[in-house]
Parts: sequence; C-alpha cells; structure tokens
Amino acid sequence: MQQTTTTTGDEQLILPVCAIFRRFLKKQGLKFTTERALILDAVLAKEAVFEAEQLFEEMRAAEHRVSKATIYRTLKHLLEAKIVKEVLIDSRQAHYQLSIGRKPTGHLVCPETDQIIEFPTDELQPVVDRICKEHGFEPVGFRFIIFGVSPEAREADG
Amino acid sequence: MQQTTTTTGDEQLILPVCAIFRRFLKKQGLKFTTERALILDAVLAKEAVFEAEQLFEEMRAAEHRVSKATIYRTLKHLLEAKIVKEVLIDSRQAHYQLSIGRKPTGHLVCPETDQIIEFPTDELQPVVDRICKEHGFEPVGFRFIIFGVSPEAREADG
DNA sequence: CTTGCTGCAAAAGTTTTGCACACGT
DNA sequence: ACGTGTGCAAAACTTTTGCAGCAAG
Repeated sequence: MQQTTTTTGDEQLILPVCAIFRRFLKKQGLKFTTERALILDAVLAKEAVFEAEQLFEEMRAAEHRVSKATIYRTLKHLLEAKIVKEVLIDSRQAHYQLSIGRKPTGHLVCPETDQIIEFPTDELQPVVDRICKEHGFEPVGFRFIIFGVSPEAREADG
Repeated sequence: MQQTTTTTGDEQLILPVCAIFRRFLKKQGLKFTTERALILDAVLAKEAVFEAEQLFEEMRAAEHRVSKATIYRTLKHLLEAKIVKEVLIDSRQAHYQLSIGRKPTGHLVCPETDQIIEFPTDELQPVVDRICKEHGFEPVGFRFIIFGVSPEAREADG
C-alpha cells in the first residue's frame, strides 16, 4: 500500500497537545496513564491518515507494548477531545488523522493505488456554515473526500 | 432512529434504471436473476440513505426472501454500475444511496439524533475539478458530509 | 447445456466488552 | 485506598467466501 501525503501549511502547534489531552482527561475524571501517553506520542508522530492496526504494530515494533483494546479505547477519547478526527475512506476499517493544530483538510483518494493526498479546505467553511444555517444546525465539522484516478493508476492500466 | 431527507430537485429518470442494470450485467457476462430484480426494486423504493441490513429486513417483511450474501453481492454490482453510491457516515456499517438520475448531494448529519439531511452539491463540482487537475487526477466522484448539532438535539440537551 | 447464481453456514476482519488484576491520583 | 485502566480472550457485528444444488441465457 502506497501512500503519499502533502502536508498542509506550516506546523503550528505540536507542543501543547499533550497538555490539552491531560486537561481533557482530568475534566472527565480520567487518568493520564503511561499507555495513553505512548499512544498519543505515536499519533503525534503520524503525519498522514492511519489505522488502529498500524498504531498497534508500530508501537509493538518500538517495544511499546499496548493492547489493541487500549488503543481503541484511547482513540475514542482522542476523538472526543477533538485531537484526532475520523477520515472515512472505506467502510471496512476506520481511518484516523491528527486534527488539532491543523487547518481543515480534505482527501483526494485513488482507490486503485491507495494514494491519499491531503488538501486544504478553508474555502469550504462558508459553504458549511451556510448549509448548517439553512437547516438550523450548529456546525461541528465536515469531511470532504474526492475520488479520482491517479496518474500512476492510469499508467498501470495503460 | 429518526431519519429526515430532503429530496433534491425533480425526479428525472426512474424508469430506465432497470434497463441500465440489465445492460451492465450483460456486458459483464452476468445474469439478470429474480433476486437481483427484487433487490433493485427495493433500492429504487428508497429515497434516503440505507444499510444492507435494512434492505434485508424489509425484503424479508415483504416475503421477498433473499439471503444477505446475495444482497451484499448485488450491492457490489450496483456500485460498479454506478446505480448506487456509498455514503460513509461512520466506519462501522456501510451506508448506500441510489445515485443514478439524481444530482450530486452531500449529507448533513446530526450524530446525536441520527438525522441525515441531503443537500445539493452542484456548487462543489468546480472545486473538485480544480483539485483533481492540480494533482493530475481524473475525477470520479466525491463525498461531502457535514456534522452538526440539530435543533432537536439542542432541545434535548437543554 | 453451460455458466453463473443462490442459500447456508462458516470464515474473516475490525471493534467492543467482561473480568481479574494493576496502576494513577 | 479508591476508582480507573489494562491485558487477555471471548463476544459482537458486518461483510466475505466455499460449496452443493439451482436457474438463466
């Protein structure tokens, strides 16, 4: 599985994320455990979209043994804390991405080569706001995924 | 699970879909079976987003016994024929929607009440085309999902 | 007739959960 | 100490697949 990612803009804030998570946990009466710290580190190290299974294997390779159950449980907290967002590429497996401290992005996906290219979606915010307003909704977030055939896929097919 | 849907524009073509499917199947050397016809009928009757499980139960209720395996297999063909499209709301379960003969739509989702409101996305096509062109991709389709808190949910929370 | 199709049940894959023990605060 | 968290293994759920008999072209 090939994966290309264009990062969006400059890295803005990488440092306080841990603090944000701790504050979130405290507010919920939860604990900041070694495992949660390790998982957060692993997530912060990821630039691109990732899967729970990937985290599990990479952490295992790094001798940071954490069970899958804990990874799933922690990802749920990270989602709630809005540190991570779900990126739904296919229905089979959940894909996640670090969302905090980044501008909103969409994903350009080539199903044939599994390439995922990120692109900024600032221009869509007005559209989102307008549609929410039209229906009396309070905007929370959005996802924009474009499917297309990559140059590489066209070449492969001939 | 409550579900509201605003249909987009006028119904344009509902009749030739069956013919389109038959042509598609023939081209692939596949057969137009009773079960496939029943499933297509059930799909055409759906205005909103649906799940495989829903089709299964509704067909069962209507005494149109078709196995789940066949439903999944047929949905795959309908996707390939571009008669149906996937609408990914969550990663747990696949959601589908009739796509042929309809203008492209996005979905405004309230996670708290499970409301799904459809809205037209014609205005996004230029954006899609531009982003594809920028990366040398050939556009195939796109998904636009907005998450927001519905008036009903706000009321319920207080 | 030939080839593909269906139903069933089992398999596969991801995510969740129950429970006994361990750890943060 | 108390209340949460963790790991493990089993469960839960959706989707896929193998196979024997059935049906469409």
